[in-house]
Amino acid sequence: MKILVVEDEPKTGDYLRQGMVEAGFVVDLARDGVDGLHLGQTGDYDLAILDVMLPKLDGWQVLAGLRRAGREMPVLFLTARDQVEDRVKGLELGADDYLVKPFAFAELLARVRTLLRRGSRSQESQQMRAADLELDLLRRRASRGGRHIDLTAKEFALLELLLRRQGEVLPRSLIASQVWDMNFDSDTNVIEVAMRRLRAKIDDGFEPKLIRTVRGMGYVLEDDAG
Amino acid sequence: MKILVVEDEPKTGDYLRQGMVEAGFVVDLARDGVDGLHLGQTGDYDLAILDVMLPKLDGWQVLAGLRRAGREMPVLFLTARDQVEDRVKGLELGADDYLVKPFAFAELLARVRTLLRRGSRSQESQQMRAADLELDLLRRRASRGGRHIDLTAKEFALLELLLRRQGEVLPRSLIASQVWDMNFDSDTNVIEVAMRRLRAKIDDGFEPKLIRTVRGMGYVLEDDAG
DNA sequence: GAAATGCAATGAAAATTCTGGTGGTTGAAG
DNA sequence: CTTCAACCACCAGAATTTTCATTGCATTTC
Repeated sequence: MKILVVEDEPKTGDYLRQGMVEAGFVVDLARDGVDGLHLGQTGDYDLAILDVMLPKLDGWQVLAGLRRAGREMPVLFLTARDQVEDRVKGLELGADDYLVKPFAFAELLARVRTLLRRGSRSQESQQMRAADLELDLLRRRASRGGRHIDLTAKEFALLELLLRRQGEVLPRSLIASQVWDMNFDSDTNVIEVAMRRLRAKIDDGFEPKLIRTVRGMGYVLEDDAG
Repeated sequence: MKILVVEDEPKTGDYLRQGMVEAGFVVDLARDGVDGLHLGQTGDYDLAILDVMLPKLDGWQVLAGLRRAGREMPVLFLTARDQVEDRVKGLELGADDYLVKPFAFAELLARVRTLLRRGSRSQESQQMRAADLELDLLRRRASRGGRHIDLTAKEFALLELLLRRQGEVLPRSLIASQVWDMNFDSDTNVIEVAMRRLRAKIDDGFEPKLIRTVRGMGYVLEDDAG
């Protein structure tokens, strides 16, 4: 798998290249928008990682140029924190995902793999829902009944897991290993507490209640049929 | 690499086996001390992971039995939180490492790899020091001038990194990637803050100051010569 | 049906980590 | 020599996550 990285900040660029190479990808690194666009038009890449702030041409312009040249590979944007609102713009322009700096490399790798797995460009699959609850994996936003809901990282991870396995009863051990990377002989009740917090945000004040406790088994997020 | 796991709690045992198998190890799983000891004496294992609390024979007894039978593979113990003080006992009996439940699987894997890499039984290499500062990687304890110092997980990770590369100036980008798994165009000062907290614990009130800031470069932990 | 038992929910506190701002220091440029 | 910008230290407060203790509920057992 061949990946194009366009990033001007030297440390970040090297870090990305090295990490991706270690993960088994072939990587080309460009230091500005012009070089990046040129490489992208010339070479045959399976995916591109673009910084938004770039010398000469910014990330959007590179993306636009690529699409004009008929390049349909998935594109992942790296945005700084204060460019948060630019996300929407990027997604509208045809980016497939974004990541806010600073980010964990493991997170980037996971996103890259997801994009490669599902082939190029199909944003729809990044939306999940149950009843009137919606989760947007790209924007990392949740809402219920149209009202926006703020979730912390753990809450989001937990809700995402519940949604992915909608209708299935998830044992605590599974939840622990997925959301906390923890092995358990219990001894702690983080899961109960986290579940409480999540319920407070997505179930309190709403009907129907989506998260159901199955005594002795675990938790389910009811699917639309339930 | 062949590993023996002795764990009675079914979920934990399965979790361990599956995880280790996915990581490329050959795994035998025993559900109680007697079976575990028998397997350990019979088979040819590169490492053993033993729960302390086991039916029939506890972890210590299994360990003792293995050593009596001349088996010198490294042994890693899993202990519950309230058995914390048993650690010392285990280490004295010839365990090579321990892990407190609940734990992150990644943590276990890292320890296992370390034990396998350095071959069997050499506890000494698990102690690090600089001047009168000591860090015990096994017991996860630090002390300076003989006085015990409590460190949080992040603080410990940070100090361990500094000690491992004693005398080297570590750039922030390296620290960020090692301790936080984060890529940085800065934008946050977590490192400075964390360094401050660590200094408060290991340098404030002591001489000489061990952590030195190298402007524009990063941080060093002075080695004994420095 | 009452008591005992075990699991889950809850609220509150504690611990840890992160954020944002302010001010000091240093080295370079004018 | 002065000014400026970058870099870093430090603090206070906020946010997040974890722990602890208690209460409630349901199921089993007598």
